[in-house]
Amino acid sequence: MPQSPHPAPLRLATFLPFRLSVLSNAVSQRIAELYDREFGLSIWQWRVMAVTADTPGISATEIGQRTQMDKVAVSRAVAGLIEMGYLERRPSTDDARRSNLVLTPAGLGIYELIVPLALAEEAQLVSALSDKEQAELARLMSKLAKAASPERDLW
Amino acid sequence: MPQSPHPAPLRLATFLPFRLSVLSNAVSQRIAELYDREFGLSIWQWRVMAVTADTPGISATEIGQRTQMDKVAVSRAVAGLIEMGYLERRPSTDDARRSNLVLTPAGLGIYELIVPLALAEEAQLVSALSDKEQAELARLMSKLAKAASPERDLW
DNA sequence: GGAATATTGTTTCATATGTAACTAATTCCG
DNA sequence: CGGAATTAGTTACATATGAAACAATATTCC
Repeated sequence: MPQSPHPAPLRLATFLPFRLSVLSNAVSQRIAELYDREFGLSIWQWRVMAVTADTPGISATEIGQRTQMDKVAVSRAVAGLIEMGYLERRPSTDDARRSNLVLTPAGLGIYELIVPLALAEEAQLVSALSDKEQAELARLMSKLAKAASPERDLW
Repeated sequence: MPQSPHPAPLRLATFLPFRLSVLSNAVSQRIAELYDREFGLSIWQWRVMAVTADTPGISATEIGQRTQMDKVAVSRAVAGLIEMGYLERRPSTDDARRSNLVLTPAGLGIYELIVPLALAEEAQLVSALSDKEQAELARLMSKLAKAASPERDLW
């Protein structure tokens, strides 16, 4: 028996924000477990490694923009990676506030171990979809992302 | 200049787990702000209210299954809602460990205020997509959810 | 019946996270 | 030039979160 005679219908299971959250968590958790279990990395540390591998000499602020992490999270992830010996801070010559961040050889080594595993995990995940469906999903997500936060344009 | 001669390609911006996470966060944050700003509710409290409105007399464990919250999170959300006067605990007659949870009139009242706002927010979000695209997105997400965690079947 | 086991829900504790305050360096602009 | 405002990044503090221990009740199975 419903508590109200004319309730507006809202089933959590069909509510997009909820579904997105649950799906994202399920996916992230699978992947995060891989980073953590095998390499002792948090998701944020992994993200920092990924963009630093892609753009050696990147600054912390830029990392934040690319990964959608706030500056405190970047600062902590960087500190952790440096302590683990995976990342190195090089003082910027033209702006003493910045550091240019680069992976150490050790960091690059584990990065290259992780990449194929991460891609394999992703591949297994999306293998449930045809190529066409994968492309369509990417397209719809882009549209949605733009609608959800028009200000920042990531993709 | 890439740091490695033959790096495996992984651009965060095209990596599905990352994109899902960013999208989900952007959407959740918009909605969470509404609950919090207007009604002082956390996302978890909102979820508990939603399933309790849908199924009066539900137990904490069932809430956890339906919302994908762990039992500690449910316990805390319930405690908060009770303190705010939005939820009521009725001892179960057949199992003294359980409570049957129901919204109070006050809780039902704000629930019915929130629902249209939440649905409007969702509608605005998905208005970037055609009806057909919305249906397609839902379908693809279901497939993906099944691939990501085949064990629990939510949808 | 009653000991062993499982389940429900809460509490405790250690860690993660976000906001705001802060330091240091740079840029803006009179 | 030189003070005001901005930016890069870190630190401090308060809160959120999750794992494990816990208490209370139910169930299983002999």
